[in-house]
Amino acid sequence: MPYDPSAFPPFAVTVDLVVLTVRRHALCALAVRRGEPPFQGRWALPGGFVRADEDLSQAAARELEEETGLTAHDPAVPAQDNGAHLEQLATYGDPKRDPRMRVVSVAHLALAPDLPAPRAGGDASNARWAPVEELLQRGGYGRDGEPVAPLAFDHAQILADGVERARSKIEYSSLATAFCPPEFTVGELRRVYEAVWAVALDPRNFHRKVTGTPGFLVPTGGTTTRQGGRPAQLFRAGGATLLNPPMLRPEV
Amino acid sequence: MPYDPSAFPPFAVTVDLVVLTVRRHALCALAVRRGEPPFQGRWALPGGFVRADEDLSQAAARELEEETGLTAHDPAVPAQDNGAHLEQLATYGDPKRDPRMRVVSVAHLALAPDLPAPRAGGDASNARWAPVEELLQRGGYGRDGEPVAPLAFDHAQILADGVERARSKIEYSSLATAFCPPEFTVGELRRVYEAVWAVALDPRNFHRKVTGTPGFLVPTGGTTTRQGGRPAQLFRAGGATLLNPPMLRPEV
DNA sequence: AGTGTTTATCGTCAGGCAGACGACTATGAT
DNA sequence: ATCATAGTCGTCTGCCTGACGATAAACACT
Repeated sequence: MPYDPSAFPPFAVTVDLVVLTVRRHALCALAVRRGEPPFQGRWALPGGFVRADEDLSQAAARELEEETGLTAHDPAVPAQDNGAHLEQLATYGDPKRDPRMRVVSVAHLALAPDLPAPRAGGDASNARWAPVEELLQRGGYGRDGEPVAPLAFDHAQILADGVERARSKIEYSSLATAFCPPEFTVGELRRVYEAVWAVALDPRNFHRKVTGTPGFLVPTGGTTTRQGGRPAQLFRAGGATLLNPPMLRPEV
Repeated sequence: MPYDPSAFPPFAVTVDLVVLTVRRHALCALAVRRGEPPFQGRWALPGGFVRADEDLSQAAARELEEETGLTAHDPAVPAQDNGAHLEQLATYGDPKRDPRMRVVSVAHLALAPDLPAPRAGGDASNARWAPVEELLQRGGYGRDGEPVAPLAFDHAQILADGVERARSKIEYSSLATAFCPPEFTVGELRRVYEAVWAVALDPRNFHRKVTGTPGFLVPTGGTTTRQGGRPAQLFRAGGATLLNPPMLRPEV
């Protein structure tokens, strides 16, 4: 049977990005302000159309670079010096999710260390890091009392799914190091877990756990005192990607 | 800015299904024979185009029903009497994955109890359950010595991802019960784990573990002797979806 | 009826890991 | 010098797991 273009409806395919980082002890996501309808002026996740000759992961990496300057970290390369972790999250294709046309969005999740400032086409006022709690509360008020509109489209759902993925994945993988600079202390890594899970962890048990998990951390030999207090050993992420035994999120 | 159709390239969007079940102590997947080019005569995963007014999950449930007669089990309904578990797996969009045109496929994973026989448009010879090892070996020989061609398109990769998802997800969720009939014994559940993980488990420790995990199993009061040997208690799946503590896959 | 086989179920024991928490160390601030 | 802060090392107890012995209840033989 020959190829029949009438056999299927045409779709637009986009990638949307949930870019997470830890700033000031809080899990934050990158949001951009929409400059055009629909949802003009509302905050949304960064994203864009997949080009005709692009793979989905390429499109996600390109959008990430355009919005943040970050280079996606190739999982095949163990030396993850700079560059963010990037993975596919899920795909959203409700027929009514975009009022203009049928759009299927392949959401991706990116985890990055704390960054200086976002950039959205050079206009800083149209991009910001916001605590995920603030972005997810619908119709509430932000930290400064300014009313907060819900995210555009179904982006609140996408963000919630991305946050949940990150929260569960740092349990059994070494992904929490993606939130840290290339060299970091056990305390900094602990503050990542505390921010992502929004819990308090015992510093002594945490230290025993992460230093005792083979392949998780490798000492670099240096020390730092940038947190105040006694100088702490510096570590890099080890080769292990799966933690065995896993980190355990405290009970509710 | 008005809607500009030239701003994005058109895509075809499909759903492909990884339908897994346990037959004769082996993890098996549903494969259908392609009746038209490309890859005519080769085995592939079932799937089809998403319709213009369909959500992705609706399309996956429709394809599942067309291929197997199974009704997808709505996760919101706790009484999962009949019907398979269905969840989104991942999305595959390499520009060259279909030689005809640009196709983005949203793969879904379905888990079902052992079924009588597949149906593919009423033609049984064009659909079969095959052990996943057989489908995943590229260019090898099947059980009966017949040469086996690799799956069409990138379906080997999709199947491998689905199998890996199932293998890891039965660790920390009660999803293994989706492979069982509505009522089952601890031994039958253990054989599911053994088939999916391809390991042998200690019956005594397994029994202690699953009966001790709150919410995993609820006894129905009945017993059965269909496995031979001493009669075994019958259970239904409990309300718990997340197992705490998880089942542990034995070390490699 | 007795014996063996199969599967289910209960118990015991030792090792490992996690949570709670005490103690000590090394820096900067006052 | 003293205090505050953060890091690091130990101890103890309870729980979970893997290894494995023992018993129970069916069926298939002889």
